[in-house]
Amino acid sequence: MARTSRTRFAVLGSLTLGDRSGYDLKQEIERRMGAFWAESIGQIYPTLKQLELGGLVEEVAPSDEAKRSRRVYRITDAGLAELKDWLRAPPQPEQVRNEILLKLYFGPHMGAETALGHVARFEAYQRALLELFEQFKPELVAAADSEEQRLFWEITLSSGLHIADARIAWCEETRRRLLEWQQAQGRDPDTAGD
Amino acid sequence: MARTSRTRFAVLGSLTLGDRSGYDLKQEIERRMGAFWAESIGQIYPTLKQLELGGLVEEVAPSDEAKRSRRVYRITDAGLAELKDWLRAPPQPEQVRNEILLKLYFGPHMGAETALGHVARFEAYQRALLELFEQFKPELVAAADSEEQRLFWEITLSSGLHIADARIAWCEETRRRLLEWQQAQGRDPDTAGD
DNA sequence: GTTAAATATATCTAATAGATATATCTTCCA
DNA sequence: TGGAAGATATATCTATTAGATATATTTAAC
Repeated sequence: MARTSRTRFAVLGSLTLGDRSGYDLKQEIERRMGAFWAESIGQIYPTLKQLELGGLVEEVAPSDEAKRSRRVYRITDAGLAELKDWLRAPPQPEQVRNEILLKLYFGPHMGAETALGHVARFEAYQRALLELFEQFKPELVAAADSEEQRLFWEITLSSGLHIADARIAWCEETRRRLLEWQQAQGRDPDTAGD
Repeated sequence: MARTSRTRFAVLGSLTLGDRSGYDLKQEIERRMGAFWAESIGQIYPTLKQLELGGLVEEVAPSDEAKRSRRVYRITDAGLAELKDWLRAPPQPEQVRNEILLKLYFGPHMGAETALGHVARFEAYQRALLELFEQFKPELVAAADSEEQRLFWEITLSSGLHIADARIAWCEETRRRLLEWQQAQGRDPDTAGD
């Protein structure tokens, strides 16, 4: 995929919020950043190893025998420097692969009925997301340990709200269009029923 | 990545619009579907081969010596059936990896200045997209060979417009927030200049 | 008739998604 | 006390994908 891994930076960044194990990172990325970042769990452990080799993270208390099955990592000064370099670089435009739109683009091969089903499911999912974001907001605000942290977290949360709103509006518009089309089909004996 | 390739269906679907070579497919997906679907060029040729092996596509006039360096494919009945099965199945929710939001989530490590730069570039890009979509609309409408085709293509185009609008609104809101924060910092001697 | 640019096919590597394997720890019930 | 169930935790594997690159062929330009 990408020439340089972004998993590295998702991991380094999360480690600036506190020491974490691989499992902690997985949970935190899913829970706190899930609205805009999906991380492959299978990438986290190899990435931690690789970062440790490069001296960007280090294991906390590696000789402690008591909790042998839990390896906790801490970001190093070198790791923080690398993260900051990456944060300064302009973000790359994302590769989009929106499956519902791909299917709708080939809509004449599935018909309005199936399309309406897809759109309805998509809309329900977006509404559930919206609700989740609203519930999540106070938790995020409470977890922030500075005003600046809170500002940036609210900014990312707001993006999720804007996008979900826009998608719901598109769903409503699309449902209306498809229903109109269906009705027009029903009224038109030339094209109905094929 | 995904357990089952979606490149197969982007290719099969495009071939329902007419016979195409690998290069044609690349051009068409980039130009017509680029707003919601990115296809890896390196995947198209192996996918065509694999589809041909499975009998889902076939080469058009494979023995023609005149245009030996251009292999044109046509979808078969089996290919169309497989496409239709896939179109009926509910779309999977997309994996999001939004790099600008990942960076902003770690915003305290870059500061408001850098963040404003990232947001400004993102906004300019979204505005350019919006313009592109508007220019593209009449071309898409003209290319549709049926009212149904036009309906579905307008639906996918409309999604791009909604999302770009929402992102621009988020950019404006975010710029306002970051500027306010910067000004508050400037007025506050305790936290300014760190 | 040679160069340059566009067209076209193909291959390669590193990154990633998603599934799965396996071990450990905690809880709760018999 | 034991052991089953479920949560926690680490790790590995494969098919898919992004993006770069190699290399012909065709067309246009000079």
